[in-house]
Amino acid sequence: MHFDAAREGELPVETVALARALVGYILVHDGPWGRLAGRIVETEAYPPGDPASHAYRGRRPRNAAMFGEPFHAYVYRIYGVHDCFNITSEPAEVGAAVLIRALEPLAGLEVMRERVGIAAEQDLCRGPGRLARALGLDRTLDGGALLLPGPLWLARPARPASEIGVTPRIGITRAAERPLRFYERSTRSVSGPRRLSP
DNA sequence: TAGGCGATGCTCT
DNA sequence: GAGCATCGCCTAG
Repeated sequence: MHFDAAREGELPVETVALARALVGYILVHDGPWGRLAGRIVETEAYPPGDPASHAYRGRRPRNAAMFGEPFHAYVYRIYGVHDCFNITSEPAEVGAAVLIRALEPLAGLEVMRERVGIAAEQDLCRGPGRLARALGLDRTLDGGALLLPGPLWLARPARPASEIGVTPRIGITRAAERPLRFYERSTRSVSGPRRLSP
């Protein structure tokens, strides 16, 4: 399966704009298992100054990637069990990122099924923890560039995103009401309680 | 179908 | 020692 690599300059650096723009883009992970890829259908913005953001209390070893260059990976472990994948935003030294919450699987579905242990295609990459497991995204990828040649990279949308919905973010307690979650309305591959699709 | 809850390992207070 | 940007299993209805 062929994908066109995204290039520097075609995506906005500002966090909320980036979260919206990323819907439709394709995340590709190449490795010994072959090519795994999925179309981004759900994101959440964690902009500068956001009390729900890991960067809110300043730079730490764990969140250092958030303060690095934009368009790099930020991977962290949550609840001791799941890894979550983010794309950094804003210029260097500004701590911010976009959480990728769901993908529509495009390539390597058999490998994903093996890893996740689920058969239903629309469930393979639904939810941030499952998505990371399906694509094999772990903390060894933390800080890696996504717009340069490498194992993990972003590709241009094969087709533009259809109508994009906006809701509050899922599973947080601080600043929980801010409308910073973006998702493609037409897909079944989005996460959240009852898919949270008003 | 919807809601409750335990697992599990950090990080930060 | 608490809390967490989650998931999957269990139960009730």
